[in-house]
Amino acid sequence: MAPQSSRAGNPRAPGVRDGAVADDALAESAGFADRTGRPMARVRIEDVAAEAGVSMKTVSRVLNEEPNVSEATRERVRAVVERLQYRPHPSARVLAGRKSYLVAMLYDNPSSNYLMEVELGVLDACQAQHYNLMLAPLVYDAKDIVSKVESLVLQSRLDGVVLTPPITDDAALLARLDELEIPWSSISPTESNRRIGVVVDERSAVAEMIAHLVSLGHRRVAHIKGHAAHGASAWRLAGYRDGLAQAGIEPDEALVVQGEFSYDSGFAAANHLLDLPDPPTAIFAANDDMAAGAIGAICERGLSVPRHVSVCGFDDTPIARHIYPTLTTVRQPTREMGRLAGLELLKAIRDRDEGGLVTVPYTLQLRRSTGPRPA
Amino acid sequence: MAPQSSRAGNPRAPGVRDGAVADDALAESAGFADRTGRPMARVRIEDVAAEAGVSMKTVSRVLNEEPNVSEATRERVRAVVERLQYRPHPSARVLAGRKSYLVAMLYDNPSSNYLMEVELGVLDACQAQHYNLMLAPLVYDAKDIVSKVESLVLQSRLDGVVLTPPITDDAALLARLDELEIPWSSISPTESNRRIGVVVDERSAVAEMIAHLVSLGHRRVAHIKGHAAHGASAWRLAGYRDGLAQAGIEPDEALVVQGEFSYDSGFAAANHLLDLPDPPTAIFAANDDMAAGAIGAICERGLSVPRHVSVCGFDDTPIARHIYPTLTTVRQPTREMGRLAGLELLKAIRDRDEGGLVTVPYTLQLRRSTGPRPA
DNA sequence: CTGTTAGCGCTTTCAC
DNA sequence: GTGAAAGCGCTAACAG
Repeated sequence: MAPQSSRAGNPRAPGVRDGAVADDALAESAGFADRTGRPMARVRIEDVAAEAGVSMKTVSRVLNEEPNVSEATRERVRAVVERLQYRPHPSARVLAGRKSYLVAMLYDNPSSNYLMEVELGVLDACQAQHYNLMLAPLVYDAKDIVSKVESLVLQSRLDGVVLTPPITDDAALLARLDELEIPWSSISPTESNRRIGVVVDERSAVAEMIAHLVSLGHRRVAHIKGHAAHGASAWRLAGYRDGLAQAGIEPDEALVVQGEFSYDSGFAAANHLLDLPDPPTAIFAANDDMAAGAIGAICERGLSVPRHVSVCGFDDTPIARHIYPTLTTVRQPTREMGRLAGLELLKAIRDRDEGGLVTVPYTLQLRRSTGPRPA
Repeated sequence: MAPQSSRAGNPRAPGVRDGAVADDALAESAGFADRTGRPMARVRIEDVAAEAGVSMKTVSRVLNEEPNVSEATRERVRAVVERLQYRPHPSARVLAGRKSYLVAMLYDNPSSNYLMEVELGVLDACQAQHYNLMLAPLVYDAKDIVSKVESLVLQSRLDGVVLTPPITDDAALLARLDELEIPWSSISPTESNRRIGVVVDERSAVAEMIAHLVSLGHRRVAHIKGHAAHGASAWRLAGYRDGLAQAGIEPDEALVVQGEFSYDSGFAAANHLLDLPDPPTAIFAANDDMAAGAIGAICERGLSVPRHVSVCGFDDTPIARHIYPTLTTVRQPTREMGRLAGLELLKAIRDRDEGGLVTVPYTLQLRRSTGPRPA
């Protein structure tokens, strides 16, 4: 998961059946208008067929990479398509075919930077294959999410869906999607819900981060956990424990406090930690927003980061570079993750036996918020 | 777009004809599947016509709010539509009609929180009227923006476009859109490019902000300007001057430095200001990111905000609440602005004589980054 | 005020 | 390997 950020304010949450679509056309200069500025008639499949001396159906076959076309014809058709700058009319395709060429990305916190990035990645994948992406922001509520998604899927004739945390782990929803035979691809699902999608080894990433803290001399390292409903919270907590164990540090449960991925929860959790009789010298927050909150709480007490307390987060959202001090955090290739999730989904849509789970690498971003343990 | 996915690029940025689409369907519980989970056949306009005892065309008229239908028939058809939970097939509409039910939002910085919010608002408007939104991230480059947009518009048969700064002020583009008879709606355009869209009185907002600073005792108030290509930079600068004038403070050009809306530029600008022989006691940055950068620079020198220097920004992006100290800034109702821009555009699409410029109110968000002038 | 007839541009049969 | 015909679901055009 991703930690959603709860920045209110931000970003995007889209709506229904609207989506945002971008067209490759942008990258090209299709010749759709002459100098007079009057649009020229659109090139149709019929024109391509005539020009190539084949039937419409053959052109269609080439376009959709279907079999039963000789390599020679295929090449000839491709050349004409290219020359005429032909682009199939999406609506006609949808109407005539049985596919909708539409996939949706389901998410519940439209304003997180994390999701925006992911969305861009999914969009990359979709546009590359001429699929459309529908944004489906949901107010996550286990009670009716199944029926909501069901009507969305059926109404919009979705060809597949990309799931983001914590929706990735709603067993009832996953089961229903399977019944409806709608392929789904997950981003950072928990172990038990993996099938098609993308994951990063968050656990190892966190363990590495803890090792970094330990190398700076810290022994009392606290952890602010993420929202309980998110699988990521569990992974990150496990990584924290691994890191401590690897360093031979006795875990102290008093140093593990609950947060919920929001700035405010990080702020409150840090205050709690600092009030402890034997406070930590370093804090690992399960995401950047909470880390920012922790830094706020520390500063508010007149203490300094990292001189008095080191703080680190997870996600490397933009805020990590925009707060003072800049935040040490774990970077996941968010956009790439979205792209890969989209790619795997499209594979599965084409062939139910395709599509798999891909693992992407993380990177530790060491910045100014972590430093040597105070003397 | 439509149905396609829309965001081009970006995260949506995708590409082509893909977009993010969200469907109202989400909000409903269309009865598209029986208990067995098997989807039922989709209700078509023909079914509605038969059920209501009228022709398809009449149903179509009711659906599109066209004239020439008696109120009685209208009501009867509406009832059947409701009972059958009929929803027109978007692709069929597009294919048959001459409208694409697709508008695009043109922007150039896909990752800003500001744009994400705006996008959500535009999406709100689109989905409410069953329009699709295509996201069209552009790498803004005056040289070829006209042809890029032109091919996008023609290729995707856009019904209209929403422009965001600084694209709002590209005269050549606006002229071309007019030639192509594509309605356009702008968000925060400069005075000379206003016609349909949304604006806030940024100038007064800034003047008020300066008055706030003055009321705290500040006399040496600096300004970090925004990117020169953005109309907003000029407004905010004008507001700064107004504020100073109203307070009877002699402007000092040394206190006005160029920024470019980025964190780094704010950081650099603040450093420059602090190095001045007679440095300012307060800094008004033209946006929040630069204000954050200024705070970073100030902290780096071991100074404290607002004890040594007060800082304020503009936009009230999420970062304003997530940095320490929290940032005093001007809040614009970004999402609402997107919604209104979309609404006015749709009006103009329906009737070329409709749609206008609406002004929305701003609010000063007084937080912790501004305080009394140091003794 | 209302209905009938053609397609929109593409993909599906199903034939060759 | 390839093509001809028949729609997908809706709206435009032209009747009444």
